[in-house]
Amino acid sequence: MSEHTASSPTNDEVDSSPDFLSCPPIFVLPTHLSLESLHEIEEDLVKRNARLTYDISEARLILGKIGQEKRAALELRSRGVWTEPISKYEPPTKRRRVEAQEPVKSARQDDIIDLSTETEDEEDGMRSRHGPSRHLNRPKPPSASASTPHPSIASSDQSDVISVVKLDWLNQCLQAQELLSIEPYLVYLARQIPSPAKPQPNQPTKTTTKSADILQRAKQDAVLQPPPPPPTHNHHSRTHTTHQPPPLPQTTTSEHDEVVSPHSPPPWVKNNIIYACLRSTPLHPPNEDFINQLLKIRHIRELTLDEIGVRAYSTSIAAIAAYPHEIRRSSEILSLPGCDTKIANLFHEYQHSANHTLATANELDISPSLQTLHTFTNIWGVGTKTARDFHYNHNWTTLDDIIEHGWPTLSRVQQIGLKYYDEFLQGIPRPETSHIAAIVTKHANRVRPDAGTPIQCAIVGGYRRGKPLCGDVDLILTHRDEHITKNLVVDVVASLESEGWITHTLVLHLMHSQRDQQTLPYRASDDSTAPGKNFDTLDKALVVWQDPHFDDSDHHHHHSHADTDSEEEKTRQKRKRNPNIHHRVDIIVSPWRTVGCAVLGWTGDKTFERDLRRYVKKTHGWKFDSSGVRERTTGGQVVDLEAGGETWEERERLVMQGLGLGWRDPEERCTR
DNA sequence: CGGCAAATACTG
DNA sequence: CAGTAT
DNA sequence: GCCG
Repeated sequence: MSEHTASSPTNDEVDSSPDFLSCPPIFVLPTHLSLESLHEIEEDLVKRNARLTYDISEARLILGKIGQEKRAALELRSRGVWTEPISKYEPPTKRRRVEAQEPVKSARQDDIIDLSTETEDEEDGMRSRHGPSRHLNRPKPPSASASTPHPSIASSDQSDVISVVKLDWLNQCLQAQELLSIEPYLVYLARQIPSPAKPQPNQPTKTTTKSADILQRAKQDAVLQPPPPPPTHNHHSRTHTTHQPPPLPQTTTSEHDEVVSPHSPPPWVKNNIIYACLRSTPLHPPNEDFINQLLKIRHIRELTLDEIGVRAYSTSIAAIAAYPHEIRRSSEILSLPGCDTKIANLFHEYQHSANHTLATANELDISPSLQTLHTFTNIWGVGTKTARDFHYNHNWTTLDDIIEHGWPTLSRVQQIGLKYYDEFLQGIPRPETSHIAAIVTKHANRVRPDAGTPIQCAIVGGYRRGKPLCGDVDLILTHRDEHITKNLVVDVVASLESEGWITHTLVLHLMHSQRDQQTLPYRASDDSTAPGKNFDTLDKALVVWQDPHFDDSDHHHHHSHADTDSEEEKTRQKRKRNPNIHHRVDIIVSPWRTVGCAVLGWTGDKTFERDLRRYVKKTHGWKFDSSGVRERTTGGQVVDLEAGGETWEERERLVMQGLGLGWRDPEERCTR
């Protein structure tokens, strides 16, 4: 925007011409502004001591590139601020009185049995390196210094009167190097009113409704609350002391609420970044304990077929997992994208409960039905529907029930899943994962002896995200020459099978030329040499893995007639059962052309992938998946973002950058 | 109040 | 076709 | 359950 560095450049005090300190809290509407110019404006304001806020409900002066009153009201309402227009000459009303909310916290101290069959994840593995460090210096929260309202503006620095002013006012002020009256630029003069839809503070009976209401109001203070009131007492009684519908729950038990200074929100909070793929999400975030509670609730939603609930909780969880501070107040939750009063209330409950648990989450541990469903869905090949069928239609409650009464009706993979039930649930340590990868790679190259350069293997999935234990092993095999990757899965699996590494193949995906959105005249001329644009085979094999070697040292066994020792050896191995754990391994083969997409698509986490797709759709109108990026329109033209990348890592980076995400380390994609 | 990622392969 | 898995 |  317009810069006028008129005054002589004396260090910092360069162009801090007009001083906005006397202005009420200012919010800049992002509408019709590029992120850059928005930031620029904010910088300008901060430089000049403006009390810039990122919480619109806290603002009394709102700048925006809009000109109509109606539009202004809409902008406010869409941000949760309800208003009614007031005449410019109507004297400002005093702020509403707010019912004193005494905290009837829901003290439920029912300690629950912790049957945490939950999650087989996490444990040590320190490496968290989140960090909002990136992004330049953001404007600090409004200075707490006392303010001397400028005559022409002061009137709106209080209570619930809000002025929406054209952005041009700022430009003119800068140009004139003095504060101008907002009058000529006033678009909308309004009074904040309570949100009609929200539960009105009527019956303080229910603790839930109460806390919901508390939080509702707290939301307004969520992002920035001017730090501890300045020592300098402001004689301007109604100036900025209570810039809000009064204090939130300063309630009894919430000593922490007011005492501790607020965290400065990370940039993604300030900028309301709703896509998990644009944030750094470490494996062990500061609020992991709370997240674990939410994960349980989400799991309950899964078991009860509430897909939307699962979505919602996933979104909230991802946001909290990206939050770099230990949350101290439930109001902080409200500032996070994807989180609202529901989650904030849950945090409140979590925080004030004796054992830091949630009643809802505990249901997973105490409800027999949920326990059963949980057990059943852990069978590979059994999903939520089937689990419920087993439980509610067949009245089975244990795995033995299934085996005893339903074995013949199970699909092959379900039988396998049952057979190795416990082993599949055993987490796979990283060294073992890399060992498996090495073996697979060895076999891959063994079956392609003439590949000039070696076939490469990328370990993706949870391993790549840094998990110390993984539920399965995800491997992507690739080679620059598509002749080499053709039919590779089959050959690799066969080779591994013959050596005893693979005991079962659960499913083979031979993604034939799944191409044909348009007339595909020529039958994907098998030739395969057709490097054209034929989206070919992104093949994969889902297999059961077991190390065939084991110590059979049954040393004091009768050494019968020592004929052929080798023979004997084999016999012995045969006779004793292989005690090695069976693991799930996914072997994926990706053509070099799209290996960046494959790696990006298979590294996860789930919410990361989901939001990645949403983001790509929204911003580019493209369709992303692990086999490529395509135009959504125009019959799905291929968008090659990774051309030129010389390694799969580099190609992944190119894809991410081409999609408009920056780079994000795999360890920062742990959205849960 | 509608939408929420997405497409495909395999099984019974 | 419904269900599961990636 | 949250967002636009």
